[in-house]
Amino acid sequence: MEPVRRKALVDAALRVIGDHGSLAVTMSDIARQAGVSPALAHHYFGSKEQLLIETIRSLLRQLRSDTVAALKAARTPRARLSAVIRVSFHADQFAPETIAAWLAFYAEAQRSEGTRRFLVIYARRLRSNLLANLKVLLPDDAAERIAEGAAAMIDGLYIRQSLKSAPIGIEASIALTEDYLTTQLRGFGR
Amino acid sequence: MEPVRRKALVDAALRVIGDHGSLAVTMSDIARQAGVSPALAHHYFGSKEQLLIETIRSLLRQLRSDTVAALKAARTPRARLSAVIRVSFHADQFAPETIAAWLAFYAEAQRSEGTRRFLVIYARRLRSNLLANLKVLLPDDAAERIAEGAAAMIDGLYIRQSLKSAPIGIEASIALTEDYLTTQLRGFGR
DNA sequence: TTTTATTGATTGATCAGTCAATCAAAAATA
DNA sequence: TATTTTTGATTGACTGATCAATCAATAAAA
Repeated sequence: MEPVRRKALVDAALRVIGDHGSLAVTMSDIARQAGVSPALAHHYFGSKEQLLIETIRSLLRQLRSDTVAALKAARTPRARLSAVIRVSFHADQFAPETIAAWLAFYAEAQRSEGTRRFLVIYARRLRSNLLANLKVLLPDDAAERIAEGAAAMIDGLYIRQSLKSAPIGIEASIALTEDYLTTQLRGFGR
Repeated sequence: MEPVRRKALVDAALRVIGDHGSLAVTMSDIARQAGVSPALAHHYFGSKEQLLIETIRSLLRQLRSDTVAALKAARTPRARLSAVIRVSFHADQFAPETIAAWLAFYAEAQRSEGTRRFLVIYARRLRSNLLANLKVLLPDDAAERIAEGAAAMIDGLYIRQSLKSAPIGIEASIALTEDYLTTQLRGFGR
C-alpha cells in the first residue's frame, strides 16, 4: 500500500496546491483529495514539509523526464535548443494550476532551504541545457549571455502567465523565445 | 497620529515580508517592527488583508513615481525605453527583500482578487511604457511582440534573482535587456 | 497470532480579531 | 489661571478558530 498511498498523496498535494494557488493548504485538504484521513498522510510522510518536498521533487522529475525525451529526439544543437523551449511550454507545464504550484514553491523557497535547493536545481538545469548547445554554436561568453537571457524570458513568460492579465498563449510564448534565440544567433552568422 | 502610524505599519510590513520572504507573517511581527501593539494595527487597518493591500499599493506607488521621473528626463523614444529598463532594475527594486516581497505578492495574487488587481496594473503599465515608445520606432505588431518579450525578460530576471542561484547583478541584467532591445531594433534598421 | 493499514479523538500552538480599560492631550468651562 | 470634560491613541487580556502532529484503538490481512 505504501507506494500507492505516497503517490496518491503527492498527486493530491499538487492538485490542491494548484487549485488553491498557495502552499497554505492543510493536510486535511490534501488527504481529503487523496481520499484518506489526515492521520495517514502524517503516517507516511512524517510532516507536512516532507510531503511538500516530495511534491516538488515529483514536479521536477516529470520535467526532467520530458526534457530528456525531447533532447533525445533532436539531432542538431539548434534543434535541441528548440526542444528545451518546447518542453518548457509543454501544455502540462503551462496549465494554470501547474504554474500556480511553481509560483507557490518559488515563494516557499525564500524560507525553506529544502525547497530552494530543488528550484536552484531546476534553474541550473534549464540554463545548462541551453548553454551546452549554445556553446557549440557561439563563443563561450556570448553563449552564457544568451542562455541567461533565454532562461529569464522563459521564466518571465511563466510568471506573466500566472496573472492571466496578458493571456499570451503557448504558441506565442514559444515563438517569442525562439525569435530571441534566432535573432541572437543571426548576429553571429548562424 | 493616524497618517504617521499607517505609514510606519506599511513600511514595517514591507520590511517584515521581505525579511521573512512570505506573506505568512503575523500582525504581531509587523506591529513589533513598527513599535506598536498588534491591536493598534488592527485599529488602523481593520484587517490583515487590508494592511497587505495598502502595502503593495505603496510598493507600486514608489515604482510609478520613479518611472515617471525617469521618463521625464529622457528625450527620445529609445532613451525612454532605456529609462524604463533602468528603473525596473533600480537598486531599491532589485534588493533581495524587495524581490522577496514582490514574489510573495505574486503568489498571493493567485487567491486574492485585490492583490491580483494591483499586479495586473503593474504588468500592464510596464508593457504599455515599453509599447508606447516601441510603436514610434516600429510597426505595431513588431512593437507588441518586442514589448512582450522585454517585459517577460525583466520579470524573469527578477524571479531568477530571487533564488540567488545565478547571482546575475544589476548591471548584467540591464545589459541583457538592453541587448535584447538593441538586437531586435537593429532588425528593423534602427 | 502477528503485522500492517487506517482512523477518530485529542492536544498544543498559533493567530486574527475584539473589547474594555487606560492614558494623555486638547477643549471647554468656571 | 485652574478645573473639568471630551476625544483620540493605545494597549493587555481574551476568544474562537484553525491546524499540524500524536496516539491509542480498530480492522484487515498474512
